[in-house]
Amino acid sequence: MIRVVVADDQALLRGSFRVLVDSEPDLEVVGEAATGSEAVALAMNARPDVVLMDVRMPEMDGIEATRRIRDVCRVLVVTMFDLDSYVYDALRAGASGFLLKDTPPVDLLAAIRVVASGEALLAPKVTRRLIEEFTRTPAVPRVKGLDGVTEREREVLTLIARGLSNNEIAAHLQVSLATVKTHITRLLAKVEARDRAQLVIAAYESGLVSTAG
Amino acid sequence: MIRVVVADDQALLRGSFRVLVDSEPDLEVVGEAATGSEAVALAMNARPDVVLMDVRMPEMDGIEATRRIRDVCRVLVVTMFDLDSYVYDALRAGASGFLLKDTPPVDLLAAIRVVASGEALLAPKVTRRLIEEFTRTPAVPRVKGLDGVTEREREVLTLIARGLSNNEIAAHLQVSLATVKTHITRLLAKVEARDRAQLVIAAYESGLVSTAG
DNA sequence: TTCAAGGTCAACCCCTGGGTTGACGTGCGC
DNA sequence: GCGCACGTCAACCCAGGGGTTGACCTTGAA
Repeated sequence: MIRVVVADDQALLRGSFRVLVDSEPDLEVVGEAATGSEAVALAMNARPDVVLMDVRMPEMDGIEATRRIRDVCRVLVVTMFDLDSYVYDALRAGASGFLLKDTPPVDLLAAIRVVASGEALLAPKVTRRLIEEFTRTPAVPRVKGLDGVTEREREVLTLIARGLSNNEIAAHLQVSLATVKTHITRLLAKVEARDRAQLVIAAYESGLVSTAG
Repeated sequence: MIRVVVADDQALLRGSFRVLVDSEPDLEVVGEAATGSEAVALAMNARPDVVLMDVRMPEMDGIEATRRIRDVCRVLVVTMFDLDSYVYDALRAGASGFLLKDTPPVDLLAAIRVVASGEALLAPKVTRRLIEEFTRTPAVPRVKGLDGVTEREREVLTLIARGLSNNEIAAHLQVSLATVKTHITRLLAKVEARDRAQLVIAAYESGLVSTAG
């Protein structure tokens, strides 16, 4: 038996969800909450498997409530608004699912079972945008460590990561431009970078330099 | 009527998909392909709405095939293996959906309709991992120094900070090299940087990107 | 409707950055 | 003594990055 809590500030909606859920033999509503804080308290006491969570609620919104109970049960966010920020915030807060209130009842019930089983499920519209968000940033070319990089090379790398040109580096280190270029060619090979931009990335990612904040 | 192409190297599986799909009044199979290249050719000629695409196929795999037809129709990848790399590669290649072959027939049919409508749908297991991947990178706290930089420019800057070359950025954003160069020229002025290395620095220092740790 | 801003694109030019090869000197360990 | 790692330097080549100008289109605000 999958134990469900319904958290929504509209009593009417809670009621219909309860009827819907209780009509299934393997599901049961073990509590209702009208605010975020009530939802948190209920999750702690009633120990449901899944909480159907609205986003907009008095006292504490569904996002914050999700964040507080993410470790004690699964959260399925069900909202009227598919705003990007709602979706992203909910997922980061630990929600296992995100559905819109126009979801057919049968799909909602299926979603509860999916979430209870430890998997995740999103409304198709939400899925599409999450994929867009995901593909927005390409696979990041992983950065190699700084093993094998000599002291001098590390020095040059630091200056590159400060934004200096080859000539400026040469002047700063009191060596010829040719020497700087040699160091850089070797750095590119050792760090497996393609150009100085990727060297800057390597410098940050390896911790050689870090954001000043 | 939603027009469907089935691409899979197993004739038996193509047959059962065809029977399943054709049993629906609003769906029809307009072609079958046994290889990736066949799938591409078929997509160009038959102009289906949705291609059911296997990943492992002779000649050309489903990922590459997806990449080549992403602009002419939707692709729903259906595979036996839910390997992370398959999922990520398929989504980056432009797939609108990713299902496993153990999906119940009724769900597969529903998925075809969802994908045909322009939305997206993933197997619950896949959804869960995509969310994990998404939340792995924390929300960027940023705001600093990047005033006056447009959304598109910010996007380009992010890609530069990932180490992409201008050509790669153009390919990723689906625009010409000239456009990318224009954005970069403006970025250099606005951010007061001299070259892309300094742009990478600006991206890190402004919090637009941050070290993965 | 007009204008500004943002996004897109092309053609041109110039120069730095990066690849390649080869060289010389130092200090170190074997 | 010898080899080796490291730092130094030069000459050459060229592809890509970056600057400049000017253009078109769409959107939204004035």
